[in-house]
Amino acid sequence: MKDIVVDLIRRDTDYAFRFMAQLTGAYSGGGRLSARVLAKDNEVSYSLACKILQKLAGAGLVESTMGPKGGFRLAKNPETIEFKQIIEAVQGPVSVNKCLMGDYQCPLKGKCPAHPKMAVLQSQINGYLKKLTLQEFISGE
Amino acid sequence: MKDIVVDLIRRDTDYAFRFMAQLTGAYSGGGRLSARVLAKDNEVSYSLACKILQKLAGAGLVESTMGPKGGFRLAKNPETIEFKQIIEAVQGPVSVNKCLMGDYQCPLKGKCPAHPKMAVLQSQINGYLKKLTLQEFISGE
DNA sequence: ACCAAGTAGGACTACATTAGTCCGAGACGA
DNA sequence: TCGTCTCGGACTAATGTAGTCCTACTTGGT
Repeated sequence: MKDIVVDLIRRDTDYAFRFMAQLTGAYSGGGRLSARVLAKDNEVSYSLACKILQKLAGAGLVESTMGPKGGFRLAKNPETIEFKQIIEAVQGPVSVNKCLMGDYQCPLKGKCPAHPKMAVLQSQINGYLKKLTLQEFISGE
Repeated sequence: MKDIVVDLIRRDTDYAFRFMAQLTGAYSGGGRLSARVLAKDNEVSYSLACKILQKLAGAGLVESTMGPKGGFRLAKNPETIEFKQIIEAVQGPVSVNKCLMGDYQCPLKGKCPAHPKMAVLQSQINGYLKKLTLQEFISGE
């Protein structure tokens, strides 16, 4: 059997977690971290770091300041940032199955016995990801 | 924002569910269903159906009989088949993050604060997928 | 006023995975 | 021994992911 793996969390998103973790550390001090520093500290290329940070900024999770002495910082208190928001900002919504997406028309719609079970799993996952805040995520417990 | 979606369950696997569902219906009667019938009834090409059924057979979930009047049937009682087994037979193990796979060496191993949280989510998902049997999956409740 | 340090953001490329097809070979019943 | 059926690998097209590159824009310091 091949070593196929289905990941819920992509690599981009994993990088985003590290950035957010580092930004959380700097949050109380109020200081900004430049994309270059974040990239270097987390062993990600600068270009890619920019791309990911842009997505986070677009979702309103971080704020950017241009120019020298500029950089990024958390836009909100880390206790109010949901884990789910980070994931969705970078890689889009997570679903168990296409059938559960709003706009997808499953050919077995209505008569598919699997549907309700999938929905249960979906809501469990969503619940966990929403409940978990960035702050909790970072701190040991 | 693009309409990216991360799916836990791939299309192959979805087809496999339908096959298994149909085979469950025929199970008590003891009859076999040919790959051609399964393909047609579920609107999947014959070639692809064969491929998926081979995977299911390889995992010991269905039995095949060659020759005319041959076909597939469940290898076990549908109450003893775990949902998770079907998924893994077709698309391989499901993981939340590569970090949680045994053979992957995360560069932040040990000091990564995210690790334990991911592990919790992982085990929740696994637990649900293992607990759910094919029989429960098929029947309304 | 200008330059350097920084972000913004789209275009582009290489690569991996997925979904699906095709075809020859083996098995079995009539 | 013929037709129907599964077996199973090789192959292909399409899609998605990861990452790079380049240019434009912003702002603080001198």
